[in-house]
Amino acid sequence: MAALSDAIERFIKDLLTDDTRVELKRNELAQYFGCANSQINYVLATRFSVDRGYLVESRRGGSGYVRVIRISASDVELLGSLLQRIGGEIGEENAKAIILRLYELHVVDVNEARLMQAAVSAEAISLPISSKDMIRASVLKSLVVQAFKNMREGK
Amino acid sequence: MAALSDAIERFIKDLLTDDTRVELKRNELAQYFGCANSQINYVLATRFSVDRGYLVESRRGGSGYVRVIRISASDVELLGSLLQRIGGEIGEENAKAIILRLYELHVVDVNEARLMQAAVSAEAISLPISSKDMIRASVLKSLVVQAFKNMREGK
DNA sequence: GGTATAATGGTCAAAAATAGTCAGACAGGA
DNA sequence: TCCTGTCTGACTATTTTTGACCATTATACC
Repeated sequence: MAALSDAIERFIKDLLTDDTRVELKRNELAQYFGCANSQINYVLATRFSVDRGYLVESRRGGSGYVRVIRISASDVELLGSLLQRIGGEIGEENAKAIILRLYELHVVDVNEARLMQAAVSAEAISLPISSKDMIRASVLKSLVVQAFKNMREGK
Repeated sequence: MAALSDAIERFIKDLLTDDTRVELKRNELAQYFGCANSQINYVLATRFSVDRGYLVESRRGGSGYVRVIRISASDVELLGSLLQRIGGEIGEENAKAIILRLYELHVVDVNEARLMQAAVSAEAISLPISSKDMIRASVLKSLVVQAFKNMREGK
């Protein structure tokens, strides 16, 4: 029983498998899924952000539209833009979005992505502890647990 | 005398006899047993801990869930010993040794091991910086660079 | 050309749907 | 009695969904 948002995300991504862009009618889509129009905006905001590798353009008024564009870039550009996006500090959500992007671009596979998420999770990086080794221990514990979860899952 | 917790434990374990994982709704389960929701968390914490051979994942919000995963006895042993060895803090060399062990045991493949090493490297976990997000950014940068190295390398 | 109107899409805050945490009450055994 | 394991309730955190209201644009009509 995936959430509505998940279904809408899936729907849009399916439309993006061949093409690198789709054009939608917000209201039609909302009608199709039987939800509030703003639900579409929610999905676009949470699942098709720049960090996740998408651009969204739209226009209101008569024959308006919402256009979703999958961003493609060369490896060098991608790496540069990701590092820049990370910057000097980054929150957990944005970090996850970036990892997800690496996954969708096939830079990492699903297990690698999970490991990465484990490494940057709030759980792994719990502060008030002030020694480098303590942080590392925390990170590594998360990684070990995640590695086991991966193994159970199979690729 | 058969405490409520025991009944809930039994119930979940029965669901796990065939499969190695179950998905639950915390509230439904609490309703079914006519208890406080937090009772479920108590059971999960006390009877389905890592050292008892279980992993628990969950998600909040609409169509949230609690997932319980059973792992094999030998894996429990291994996981337990590794976590114990990591302890409250650990140096880089020892951390690497543990990752190497995971690799030799085929828990992770070579790329995954490299990611893990990147995550716990001295470079990734540079202190004097005192915010959680700054540490995370540092870790993630290392991970991203390593992921790209992996890709160039091929498996 | 200027306006009114219809057709779109956007924003934001509140509600709903979940799950987690923690301190303390309780109960039975050492 | 005191300790330990159970259990609860109040409060918190997260994610999704909805609704009321706002903004923009095309077009029909004068």
